[in-house]
Amino acid sequence: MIISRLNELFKKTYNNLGIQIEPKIIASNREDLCDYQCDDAFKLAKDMHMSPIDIGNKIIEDLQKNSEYDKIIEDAEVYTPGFINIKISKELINDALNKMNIPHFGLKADSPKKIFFDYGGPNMAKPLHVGHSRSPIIGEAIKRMYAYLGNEVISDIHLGDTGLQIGQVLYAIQRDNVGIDNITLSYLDKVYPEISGLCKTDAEVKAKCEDLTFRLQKGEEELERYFEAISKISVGEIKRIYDYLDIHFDTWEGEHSALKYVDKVENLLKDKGLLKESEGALIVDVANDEDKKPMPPLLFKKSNGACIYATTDLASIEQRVEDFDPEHFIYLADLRQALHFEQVFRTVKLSNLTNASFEFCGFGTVNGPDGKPFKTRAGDTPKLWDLLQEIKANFVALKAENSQMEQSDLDKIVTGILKFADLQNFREKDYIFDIDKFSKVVGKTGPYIMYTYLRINKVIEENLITKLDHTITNDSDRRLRIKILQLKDIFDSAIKHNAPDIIANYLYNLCVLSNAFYENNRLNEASEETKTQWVSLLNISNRIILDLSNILGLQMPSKM
RNA sequence: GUGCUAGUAGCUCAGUUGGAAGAGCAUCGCCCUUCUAAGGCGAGGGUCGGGGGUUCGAACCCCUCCUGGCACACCA
Repeated sequence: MIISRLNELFKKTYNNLGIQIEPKIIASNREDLCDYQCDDAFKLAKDMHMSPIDIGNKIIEDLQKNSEYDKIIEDAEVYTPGFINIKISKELINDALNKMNIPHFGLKADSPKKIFFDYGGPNMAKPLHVGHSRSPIIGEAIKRMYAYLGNEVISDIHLGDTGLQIGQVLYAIQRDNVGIDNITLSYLDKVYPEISGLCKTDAEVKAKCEDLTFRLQKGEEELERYFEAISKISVGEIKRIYDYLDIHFDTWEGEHSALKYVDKVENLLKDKGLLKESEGALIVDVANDEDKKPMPPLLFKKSNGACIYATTDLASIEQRVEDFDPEHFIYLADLRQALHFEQVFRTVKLSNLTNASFEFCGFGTVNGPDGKPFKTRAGDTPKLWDLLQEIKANFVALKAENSQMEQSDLDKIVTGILKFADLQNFREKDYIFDIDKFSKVVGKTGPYIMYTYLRINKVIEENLITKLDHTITNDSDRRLRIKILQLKDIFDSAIKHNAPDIIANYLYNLCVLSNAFYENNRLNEASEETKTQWVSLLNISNRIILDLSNILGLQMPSKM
């Protein structure tokens, strides 16, 4: 809004001066010098045969002739070698802030959609390890971003419950002759890595596991009963941890529940003439003439007729279309699966399974401090639950008061530490897992955000929003106001890139400025009139902090 | 081999449509008789992997080389 006002003003000047280009005003990258900047003088230098500094001065000179100038701009200067630095007027700042005093600060999707999210994707019968935190944390944040704008969002966990790991567990159960009522979580935890390791060395065992997987897919009754039992235990554990993390799904479907849609999809592909046989397997050729890179075919069914990844993903789409008919799909998965999803999306398009649009949101892999897949000292992957317990123990040990905290507050802080540590990084980056990183509570961390919110919340009266007048007290005051005004641009950018890290970093910066304001402007020493203004301002910023925290999945503790 | 991706402060990383090199941690100062010091203020620390090119201007775009990571049909 500010930028469009400035653009308008500059456009008139450009017309006056015969400058052809559209003015480009951007948020300042030198916030110590100005609020907004314009770098057009550089582009114009060649055509106008003038130095950028002279052009800048000429632009400013003409701007000042405009009757609107004083209403919009407090000060504009040319800096070497030709940046036009703009400080906007107090009136413009405060009017814009007053206009933000509406629900969700006026953030709203132009045309709200029904969007389906697929994230989480934990494998059944395998314990959740630390790498499994990324998909639900990032996915939940992106979902909440879209929901905040008024889109209808639906999320599915998409359990990995039909792959070889189930066959492996079934194999162990048969081998050990475990009764259906005697299956326990600790048994599953113990047996999965054992058989998984065995499959790598023993081809016979692997073949048996594959056979069990296939028979389960075909719906063999006894295996189905065991599957239900394993599922109940395993999903219960996953649910417990995701609940703890405040991550929620509308549906708890998985590959297994999509199996009944496989035939329908297969027939559709057949009818459209897309299914081909190759080396005994069924494939879909998804390459097209415009491809600049090789595009291997999608493997729909294995040569033994078994379903694989692509089969169940396509079947799931059919299931979701029938159940919800979304307009858009967003998939969260490890970047290594990018090619797979490209193939699936292309198959959907070719077969016209739905007209909905599809988006793949990849994230980087979790590695150890050495940059390689990490291990604990015992040699196995650290479990997610153990990590959470460790974070909690570290936090409690930090201060004597922490052991007096209510459990619910403690849990909010613990999950907040983990979430903010993850979300502040660009999701596509590989991720260095370092336990020290998840023990930090100072600096750019979840607790800092919470501390800031609670600290400021204590000095402001809830819901007191007086219309801001046209005063700005000092630099820390001004910087805070300008930062608040950037909310919409930041949110747009975060949505455009499906990037919660943009929100996380903005939230952090807003907190930094809130703390600076707090330290520089003492409410208890201010006049009543000034205090009302400051409290109103802090009410806006703290409500933004609260909402953005919520979007990222951070829950505010009652006190710290 | 084909393709994708990364290399920025001692460490972990921002830098999202080419514009003034950033943050946190760590190190070193200063600030609690003052609304929460899990805080604030300040300092040091950089040939943005190397080399070319395009541009008034390149961490960003193009070329090339070096070093990692990943994906390339019967795992998910």
